[in-house]
Amino acid sequence: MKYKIEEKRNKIILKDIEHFNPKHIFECGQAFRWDREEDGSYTTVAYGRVLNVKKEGKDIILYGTNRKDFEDIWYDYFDLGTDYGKIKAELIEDPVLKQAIEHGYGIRILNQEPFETIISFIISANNQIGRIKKSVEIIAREYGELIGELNGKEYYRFPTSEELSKVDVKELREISKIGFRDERVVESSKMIYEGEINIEEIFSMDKVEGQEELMKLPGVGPKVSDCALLFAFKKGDAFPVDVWVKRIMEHFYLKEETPVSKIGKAGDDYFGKLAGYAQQYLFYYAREQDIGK
DNA sequence: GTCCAGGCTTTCC
DNA sequence: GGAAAGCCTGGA
Repeated sequence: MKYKIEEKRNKIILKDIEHFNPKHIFECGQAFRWDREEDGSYTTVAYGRVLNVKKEGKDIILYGTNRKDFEDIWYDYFDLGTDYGKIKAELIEDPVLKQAIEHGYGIRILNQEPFETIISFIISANNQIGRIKKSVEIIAREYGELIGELNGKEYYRFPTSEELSKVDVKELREISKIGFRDERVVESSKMIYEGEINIEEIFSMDKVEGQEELMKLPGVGPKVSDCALLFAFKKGDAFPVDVWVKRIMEHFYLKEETPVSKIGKAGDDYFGKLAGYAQQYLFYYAREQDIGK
């Protein structure tokens, strides 16, 4: 990454930074905890911090932070150690991805908190993004700790596995509108809190091992585990197949109706180690263009 | 072992 | 009425 860091009061500015567009990053479906503000900036909550992200010309302004938190948290959260120029140069040889990257050129894959990511994607099953965001927000406000205020609004962090393992299932369902996913959320939280699944160990596993481990959790199947692996556990080769990716792969590559299990393999064959990155460009492209619908 | 149908909450079109 | 970043169960 080539950029200069400038520190100001309560602010970090990334000068002349490429491959970084807040809209692409937050609206490509990988994260649910962000709000688009009136000025076009985005406010997000992660790792117990509140952050506002704004693009101004060639610069990115991170507001509500300092040098130490940037180095400890946001550098990794925004995946700034990864060379997206190089990734895009490889993927762009594929004509479909060339188009997709033109639309979502500023996408980066966030490194999000494992527990929150797992639970959020359990909630995402057979659900809609707007509704998922609302449910996650309610759960944070209801069961998570207040961490601060930014521009007059209060922000809460997502609850820990301990906190979420102890909630009343009926109450959770009533207030968060997560429907039939309620038991899955609480049961998975229990298994993680009680150490039946040690999610920290997944960082040192490969994609297949990590998937096997995650799928022991109720509510976690192939799609949800791939999302967690890609968006929290740094597995860039994980290729989550949802309805949109299924459509775009059938439309541009496979040319016929194909079961989800085989689409995962196709992603692997076409994109290999970069499958996860390819998936994000394709997902964003498919949704923005309504391809295959 | 694989594949598939049906059910599951709630919201939005 | 149908679909939505799917998973689970049961049966062939």
